[in-house]
Amino acid sequence: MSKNNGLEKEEFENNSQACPMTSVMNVIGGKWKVIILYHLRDSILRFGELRKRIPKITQKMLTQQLRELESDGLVTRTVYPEVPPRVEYQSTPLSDELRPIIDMLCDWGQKQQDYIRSVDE
Amino acid sequence: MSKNNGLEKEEFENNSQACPMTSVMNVIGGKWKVIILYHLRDSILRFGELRKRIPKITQKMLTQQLRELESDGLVTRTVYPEVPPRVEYQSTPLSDELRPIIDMLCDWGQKQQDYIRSVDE
DNA sequence: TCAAGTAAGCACAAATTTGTAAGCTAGTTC
DNA sequence: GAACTAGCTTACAAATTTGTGCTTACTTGA
Repeated sequence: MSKNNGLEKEEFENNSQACPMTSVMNVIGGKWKVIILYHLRDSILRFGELRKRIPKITQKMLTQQLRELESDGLVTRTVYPEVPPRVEYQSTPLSDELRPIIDMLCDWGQKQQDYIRSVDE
Repeated sequence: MSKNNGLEKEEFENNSQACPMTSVMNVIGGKWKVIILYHLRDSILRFGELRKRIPKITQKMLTQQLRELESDGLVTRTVYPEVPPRVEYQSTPLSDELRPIIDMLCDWGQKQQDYIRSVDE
């Protein structure tokens, strides 16, 4: 897991291994990762296509998040040695298992938005 | 939603309402919220009890996160006018719907940890 | 010769999140 | 009347995350 590369083993165990939730959030937390996974749910996408689908993400963040997802086993990255370069990203079996969860979260998000609106009115 | 209190309506819509995932992450993202919700899954807990169950959280963060969860409709906060003070937190119908999702995330977290171990070996 | 196209890298700055340490409250007990 | 209690607050500091702007590499077409 990218986040823990520099940690002592002991510290690593206190952090992630003790609590599965913490380890989950290390992997899909942050501002962009679930959104990226959401878009990769059912398509193989190139870097530029992901950028179009997530207009507000910066190039740097997209690169960075994709690399972390890759090293956590959630996406594969395929580089085609062409010019101009072509790089494709796709989900893995591990992230496929996340799919129903992401869908449920998405549905729940709608409900939550409704709640917010009812409070704001 | 606490995060958006200061935003213009327009900006709010671009952020959360456009993408349910973003709105979900606003609500359960961060280092502690799912963990708190996890512990409130099936018990009503006092502030101090939550602290014991989440040893590494600081008082400030626990207060802060609970208040945000409250204003997002995910926990209720009941103050008993006693001395010393007693405050109880419990889940709401809205966060109860999150429960199966949290359970699934938890299971998935185990798998993910196994993957990590197999890569680190 | 020069721009366009694609995926990235870097140094640095801004923003956000989290942590530390102290203080406050108002009754209750010693 | 000092100490204790549970929950909270505030000012400030540190850490982490995210964003900005500029640069690289290579080829094609104008």
